[in-house]
Amino acid sequence: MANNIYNLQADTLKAIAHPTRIEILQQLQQGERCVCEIFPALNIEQPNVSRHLSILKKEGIVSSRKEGLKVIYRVNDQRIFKILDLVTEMLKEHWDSRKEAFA
Amino acid sequence: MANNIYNLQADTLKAIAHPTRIEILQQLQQGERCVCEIFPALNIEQPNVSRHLSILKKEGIVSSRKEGLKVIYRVNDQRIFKILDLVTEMLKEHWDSRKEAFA
DNA sequence: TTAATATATAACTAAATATACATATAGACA
DNA sequence: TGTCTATATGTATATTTAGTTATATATTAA
Repeated sequence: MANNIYNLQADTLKAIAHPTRIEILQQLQQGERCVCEIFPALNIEQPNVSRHLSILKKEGIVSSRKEGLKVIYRVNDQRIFKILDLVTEMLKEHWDSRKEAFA
Repeated sequence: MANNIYNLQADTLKAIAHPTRIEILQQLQQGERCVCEIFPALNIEQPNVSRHLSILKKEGIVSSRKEGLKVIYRVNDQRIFKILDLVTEMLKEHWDSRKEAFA
């Protein structure tokens, strides 16, 4: 995969573009969390969460450290939440303009 | 697909998360463009561009209007560019911190 | 050393996505 | 009407991605 800016941007966006990973990020917005806290909160299998976390980690969106048996994840850059906020704003606007169209 | 916020956010992000579509958006940042201008600029097949545009349109990211034979596309919400800018900033930061690690 | 716990990875299957090529549609105009 | 041009869509194929189950690894503690 050519390392031009479009590919790099797409890779980062792809890493975020999954409902489970967005939900994981939302958990991490409240602070560091170990896998053992994340997967019950999301009510999905532990290996599944580990896979999603490894995708986020590969793209540099989260980092981890070990603490005994636990692996604790954190978000590297708060801008990720600004991105999610912008998406939400866009969705709202889109929804509103559609409502107008039907009003 | 359940219509919860995470799915909606993921759908929007997935629509942007492709190098060709990012490049299309970058073209449209300079103003409205017809398909006939976009596909030569990107040097890809016309049907390919039409498909990518339809994905962006389905998610409400672009709109189109007809003008004679041409179909002219435009971006609906400038926030899309703010999102791409934030991704670029994140990539730079990530790159810089990696450089430090090797310095 | 053995057992228990937390996490990661492998292997498989199913589903989604991207691309290419061919063809269809729709508008302009002779 | 027929033809040309611009765009969209159908279909097949290849690739990627997601989820599940089983298993491996690593750390702690008995």
